[in-house]
Amino acid sequence: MVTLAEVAQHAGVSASTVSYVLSGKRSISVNTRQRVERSIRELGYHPNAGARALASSRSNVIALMVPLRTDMYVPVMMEIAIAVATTARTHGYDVLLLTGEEGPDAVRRVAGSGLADGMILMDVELDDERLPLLRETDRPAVLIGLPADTTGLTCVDLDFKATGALCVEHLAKRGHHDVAVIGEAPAVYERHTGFAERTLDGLRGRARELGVRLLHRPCEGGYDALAVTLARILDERPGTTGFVVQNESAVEPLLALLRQQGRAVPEDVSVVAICPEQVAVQASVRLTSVAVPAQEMGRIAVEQLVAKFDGRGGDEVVLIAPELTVRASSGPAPVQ
Amino acid sequence: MVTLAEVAQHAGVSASTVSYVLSGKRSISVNTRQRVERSIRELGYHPNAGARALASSRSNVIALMVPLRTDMYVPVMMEIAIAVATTARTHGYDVLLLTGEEGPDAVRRVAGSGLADGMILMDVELDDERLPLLRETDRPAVLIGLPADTTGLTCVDLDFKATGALCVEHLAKRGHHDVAVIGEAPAVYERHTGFAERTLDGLRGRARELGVRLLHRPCEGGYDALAVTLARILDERPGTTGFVVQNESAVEPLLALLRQQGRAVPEDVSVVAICPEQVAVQASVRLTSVAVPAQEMGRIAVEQLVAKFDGRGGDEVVLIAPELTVRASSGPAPVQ
DNA sequence: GAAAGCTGTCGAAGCGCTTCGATAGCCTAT
DNA sequence: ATAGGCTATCGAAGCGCTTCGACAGCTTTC
Repeated sequence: MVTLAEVAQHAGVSASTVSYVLSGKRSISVNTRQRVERSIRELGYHPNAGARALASSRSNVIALMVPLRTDMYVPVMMEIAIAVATTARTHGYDVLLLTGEEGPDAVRRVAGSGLADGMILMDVELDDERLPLLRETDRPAVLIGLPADTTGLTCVDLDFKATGALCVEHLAKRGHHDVAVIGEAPAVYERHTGFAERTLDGLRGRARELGVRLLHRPCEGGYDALAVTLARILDERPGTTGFVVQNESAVEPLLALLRQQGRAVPEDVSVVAICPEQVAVQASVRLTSVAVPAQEMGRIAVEQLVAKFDGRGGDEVVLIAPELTVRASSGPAPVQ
Repeated sequence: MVTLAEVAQHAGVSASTVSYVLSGKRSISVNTRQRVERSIRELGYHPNAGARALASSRSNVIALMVPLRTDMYVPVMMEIAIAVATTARTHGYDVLLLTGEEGPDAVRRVAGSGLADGMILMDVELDDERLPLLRETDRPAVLIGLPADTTGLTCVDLDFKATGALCVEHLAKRGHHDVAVIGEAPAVYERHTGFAERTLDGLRGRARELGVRLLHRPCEGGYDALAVTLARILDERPGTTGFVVQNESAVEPLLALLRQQGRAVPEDVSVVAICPEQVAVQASVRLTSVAVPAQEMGRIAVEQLVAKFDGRGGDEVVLIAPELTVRASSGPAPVQ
């Protein structure tokens, strides 16, 4: 391992000078800088992360807590994680991957050990058990998701309430008066994951305003579960002509079942999905959808966090405005 | 931040004693140990990661390089990543998430800076550009995937060759003589990703042995791409009765299109998939499949790496034996 | 009863870096 | 000419931990 001291010797300067060349915290003559930079290159020097962290009490690491559950939303999570990692690198940070498994203790461990300078929490629940710990820590943090109480917290999320409203609006405008919502798995609602409930709020609120009858049914992914759910919906509301789907793994089953029952999309029924772009365009019918902007969320989360490190910007809730893209799965309601 | 010294003072012992209590590297009397442990608990002490890394030159971190491409295999990647992270924790390691974006330089950076004690590389290509760097580093590493030349490397992967053979075998046994393989996207073959080519090897080899006619077609995911691919296959080999699918995002489209064309699964055609369990059981027809054991791969990779840290075990190629589970998508070939 | 061997503890050195004065040399303003 | 202010550099302290050698107080051995 090449050390700072060796670089200094090679360049004929003191160690502190090399350090200042690296950090840019004091001015260095062009000449010296170039000599040092050359030595660094020639020796293949890389600063030791541990020593640096010890001396500066900054690790240049961001901890990312991903949910352990692989039951939901996996591609979105992955996309966020990757966006976080790449954005972090552009700001000079690395990313430590923590799984929920360790539970809230992970927050303590990371904060206490100085492993990371701050953290990003994904899949935040409305009343998340990690939040009290987070508040008592001085480490900056950013949540992806929206808890019930956001005081003193910085959060980034899609505006799911507006998303719900937008979906209903789209269908209402096309004359649909009976809309069914195929939601996330029951477990998601039971653990009070914010986004699911907020979407529902938005759906219901706008439905009321626009006089749309709304039927919400949680649904596990997969064909069998969806078949049951769909049968119940159509049994209860045979006149349903619009569907809003918020569970990626229900999208294809829904399309398949509708087809099988002779209900044409979009002629007989319209479907609006809340899902990643890719799912929407790869589905058997190109879906009218509100995209979940996974990459953007990851990027913004990192930027907010870095801003905190630099003393810029305080607590803030960033809600990304939803955008509905009309594709082939929605159209005017059929005439009765 | 509570420090070792503070714990030592609180417990009335020297700092080194506390350190030895923590590491267990020297014997400590029961009495002293308990006093120290109590102080640690009362003060809420967490060892500073940077200081520890500096003094011991071990960071207790494993670097995980995931591919940047989100074009393929995403859920599998995520599952592996999570398995790596949780397994690592049980061995006292944290996981640093690196995206391919940084390129091979990431290997240098991590090795040079002592950020991680070793690394796990995912999505290894047959002739991966990271390998030379890896070999010149002294850091232990484990690959998930199999490069062309494995000398001096430790690798973990599903035995894709055996997987291919197994799939053909299964179909041949049921009387299928014309089998089409719907492969990964062309880009996957172009970049010589090992698993795709090895699968093909296995498929072809056994097909030859068993007198099965095999037609291989790469395919992008999604309906449109699959529709084209399928049309071509059936055009070229109208008698095709067996399909092997190695592209998750082609599974549903295939089933939908077959259905649409009045070809019943498994009465008229049989489908065998190489995909995660979840995809197989959630598909519209429960798929006969060979599972990609993502979790197991992640777990084994970590265990191999930890073994290297501890000086146990050398270079080794661990190929996980494939298991084919018969479900509802395959049956005897129709009588002509 | 002295030599030898344990066990449990301490002190000090040092890991590689950052950062805070200090200072030498130079330029500008009076 | 001189005080004051810059700029570029150095030396040293110290971040919190691990680890090596030393050693005090025992027990065991012949």
